[in-house]
Amino acid sequence: MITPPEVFRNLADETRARATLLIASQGELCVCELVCALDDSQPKISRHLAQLRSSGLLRDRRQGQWVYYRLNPELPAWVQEMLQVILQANAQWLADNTLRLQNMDGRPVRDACC
Amino acid sequence: MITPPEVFRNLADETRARATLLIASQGELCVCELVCALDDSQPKISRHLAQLRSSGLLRDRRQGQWVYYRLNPELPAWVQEMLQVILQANAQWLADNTLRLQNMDGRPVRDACC
DNA sequence: TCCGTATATTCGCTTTCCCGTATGTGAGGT
DNA sequence: ACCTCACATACGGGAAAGCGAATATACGGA
Repeated sequence: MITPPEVFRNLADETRARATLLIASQGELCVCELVCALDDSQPKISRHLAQLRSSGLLRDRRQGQWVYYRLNPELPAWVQEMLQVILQANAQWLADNTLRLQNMDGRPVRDACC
Repeated sequence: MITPPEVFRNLADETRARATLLIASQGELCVCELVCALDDSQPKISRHLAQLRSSGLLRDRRQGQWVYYRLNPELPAWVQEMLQVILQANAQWLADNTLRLQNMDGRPVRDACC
């Protein structure tokens, strides 16, 4: 059972907060999409994603050369509700990232998961 | 306008998370009540409360020798909603603190605010 | 004014976090 | 087999966070 401060520690970093909310809003994103949307270095993004994964907030799946991250579907309901509340009220705060994501060219085509 | 990571940083510490949620559930608590409920040292509690106040999450009012802390009523709605969501799902996690608060003797009597 | 209670703040220290750089790994494609 | 692209990890170093102990401040009552 994940505790509130544990969840907050994960979202306390700007990169992790933006990545998590972007993923929550898009369903699934691969690392290179996040690198583009967050306009940051690949190792930095990758390190933060690893942390989010190892603490149970995110899950990943590999598809060819890409690794896609999504919210862990087994997260407690309150975490998912919380993310929705935050997402709805902070679309503006995420606008730059969303825009860069939409304008990214060469976005990988994803197959269905299973 | 407070940003999501800024809110999370404040709640990322266990003491601050418990204090904030207890205050959210009780409306208003003074420092000595929090010291008792959280079973921790006074300087430690006081330091964390100062941080929560200076980042805009809490407000304080002095009444006699006591200082009461409450949620800042000017917090964005999403923060208040978020706290309610967390509170409802984590009553068990806060149970010890709530119990200690209820069993505390010599709790100061509070007057109406204004 | 002196004292006790409640709260705040400072100081020095330890730990944790975050970063950039460099390097490792793994999947395709030729 | 080799190369490239996508991603992950290891290794320092520097900044920030948290803590206990000691001290300061503020209020109320005798």
